Amino acid sequence: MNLEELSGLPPGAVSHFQQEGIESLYPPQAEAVEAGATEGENLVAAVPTASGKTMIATLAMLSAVERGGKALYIVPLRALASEKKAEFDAFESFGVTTGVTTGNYESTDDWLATKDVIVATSEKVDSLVRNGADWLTDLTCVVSDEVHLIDDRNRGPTLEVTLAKLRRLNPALQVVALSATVGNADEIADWLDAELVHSDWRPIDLRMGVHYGNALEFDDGSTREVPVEGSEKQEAALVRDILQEGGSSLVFVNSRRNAEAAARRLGGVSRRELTDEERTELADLADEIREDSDTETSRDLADCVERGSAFHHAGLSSTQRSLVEDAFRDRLLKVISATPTLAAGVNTPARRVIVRDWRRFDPSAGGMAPLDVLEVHQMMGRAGRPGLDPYGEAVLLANSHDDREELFDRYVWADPEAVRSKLAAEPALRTHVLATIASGFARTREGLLEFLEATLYASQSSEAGRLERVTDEVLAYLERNDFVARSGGGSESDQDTGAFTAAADLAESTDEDLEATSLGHTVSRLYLDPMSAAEIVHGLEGADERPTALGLYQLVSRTPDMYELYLRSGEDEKFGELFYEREAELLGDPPSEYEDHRFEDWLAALKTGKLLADWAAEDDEEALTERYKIGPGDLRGKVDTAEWLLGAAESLAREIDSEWTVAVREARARVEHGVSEELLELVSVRGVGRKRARQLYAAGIEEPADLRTVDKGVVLGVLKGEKTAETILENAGREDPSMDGVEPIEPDGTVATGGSSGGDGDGGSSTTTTDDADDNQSSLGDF
DNA sequence: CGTGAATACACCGGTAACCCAGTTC
DNA sequence: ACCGGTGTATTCACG
Repeated sequence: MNLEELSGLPPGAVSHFQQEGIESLYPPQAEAVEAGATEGENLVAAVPTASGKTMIATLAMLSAVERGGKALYIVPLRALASEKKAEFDAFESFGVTTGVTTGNYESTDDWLATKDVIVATSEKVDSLVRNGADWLTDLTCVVSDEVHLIDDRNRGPTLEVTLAKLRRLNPALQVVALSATVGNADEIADWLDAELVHSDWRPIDLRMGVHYGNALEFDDGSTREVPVEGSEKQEAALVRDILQEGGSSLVFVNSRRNAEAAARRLGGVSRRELTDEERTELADLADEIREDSDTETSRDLADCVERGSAFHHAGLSSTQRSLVEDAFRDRLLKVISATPTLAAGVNTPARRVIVRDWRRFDPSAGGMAPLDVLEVHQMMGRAGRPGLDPYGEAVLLANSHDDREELFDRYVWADPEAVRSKLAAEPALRTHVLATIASGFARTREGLLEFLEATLYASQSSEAGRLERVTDEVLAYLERNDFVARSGGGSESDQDTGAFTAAADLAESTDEDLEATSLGHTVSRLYLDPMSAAEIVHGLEGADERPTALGLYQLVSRTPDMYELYLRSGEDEKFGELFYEREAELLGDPPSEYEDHRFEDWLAALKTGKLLADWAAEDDEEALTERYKIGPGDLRGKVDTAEWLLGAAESLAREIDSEWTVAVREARARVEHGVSEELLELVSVRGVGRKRARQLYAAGIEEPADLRTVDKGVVLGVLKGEKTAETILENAGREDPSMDGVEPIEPDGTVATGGSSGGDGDGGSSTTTTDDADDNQSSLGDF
């Protein structure tokens, strides 16, 4: 279908696409248009990755906007939100505006109300619904990207419930669901009352194959000699083979350690194919990575990058991840070995994708369990760079003849699994039942069940009554913890907040009104798992003395909203000791030591809490990543989550009139900035992070007011760079921030003569060399 | 024949990832 | 279940 045949788009849209080199629609896109994508029809598009799904969504959204409406694009990852936003920003050339909102982007509702297209994560949308954002009712089109994630145990139910709520809010809403090819796209379409566009068409051909011995055999019957030389591994041979033709590769492995080891080895392959120019560019990139954070992980990564290879996993900082992704997309990096993060994340296509590990450790399976077909297909779908490769190759590695057969059967010929709703799991329902009641979507048990009838779960459920049963259990739990009350009847809850496991004492009465208590409303709005809230409330209520930071950190670390560190061998002893030393500080009731599982969890939370406490005691990144055997990205993640949970804890403390609100706020501020109590004032000045604050403090500057009055030489002596010092003084509100002619006074009191870096007078450049060292002071605080 | 380096082998430890708040004096 | 890292045994090149 030719672009010009399209109607209903904003004027200028078609020529915009033509300028981008798009002349006609791909077959699935044309099918989508025929199915009514541009006319407000509901649509499920189950098509392979990288076959132009976004364009289908774009056509629907733009036509909705042209009809005077407003569109929402739901993504599963923050990184994807930024990626889509950047893509949609181009619509501005014909007057369509885009906004993003995710947990880390601050944005106010009213600002979003003015945008035509809004990009958000599913959790953010859920949260917006809970908080009753007005503009949600203005929506006329919602796109759900990667809708097959409904299958995900943790996050799937959120997406499912959110879609159901959006549709209930606005029955005329057009729903466009984009999915990978899955086993039961028709069921999803039924659920959404949507037309189904199902296609295996790809703009670039994808060849799937298995490598065994010295041969690579493809699904179309063709073979290719890829000999394994000497002691090298299969993946090295495959990477070398394609690199000699100028193609990059992506290697998927099943653990971080494997990713790092593979990248190290593959660097030996890629380094041989680099031009001098690439070598210098890679050296620069390596420096950027080292500057971003000074940790062993960073150094290892930088060493690989210098040789044209990289590893990629969630232990990397987000900056490092983007650096690697961008350099790979720019063809500077020749190979990435990655954990599955990369398959789900931003677009990083490669000529050849190698799925080395197709089994993953899964304790519940008692060992290694094979990956889902869907997951492997997602990885393989990364093969083939549009415009660069004639076709993409996806290769599985076999180490025996039997393996070879199995891989063909299991992954090459196999159809992906069906998507199954996970809504009836108790943890998921706990949070969504409360939210549904709190935000007024349901006011009675019947209303609640009726609402749940509108979910995919209900349309799939074979086990009648299961949802109802779990719902009752969850309601009982919510009532017991004073999040929900039944009005009319005796609504006094039994106050046994200590019982965190739902007993089966179900509520018999059926026709009373359900209502969220004030506490329940708060919990729902704060986006907390009710169980987390109960744990926090209980911990705070039980505190007789002012809780310490460690106590609060351990408390939030043991909630289900914190993904805690686990104990390594020997650490149970180490943290057992810490537990006995600091037991008095911990909040709530510790489980008995004989309850193995629960005690271990408690210690694991203590470990996580201690990590946060160490961070707030100003230990540096290098020491922490080393001590806890984690990457910079993990540290950042924990700090982030703790910040959020302690913020929520502060609201809860206010809600229950706890006397420890201030203690919670302080603990939160300390973890946010990574500083001791005494530096809290200083870090409130913009440009002052944990390191600079400590240095200023050591020089006698204890609060922002001191920055306004102290001898400027002292500030310069501490902060080195003149520009830095000026900016900070300005941010502190000093009248005369200029550093012109100021001589630095070193912390030891001596007046440094301007000669320390060459003695070229007191011009602005004399201190630039020391600036770099100072810059990474904010490496973590700045994200 | 002795030294140090390269290779071979056995054993042990450890195992992916994601999202998220409303408000105040 | 399996990989990579580590520590130790074995082999080999060479003076």
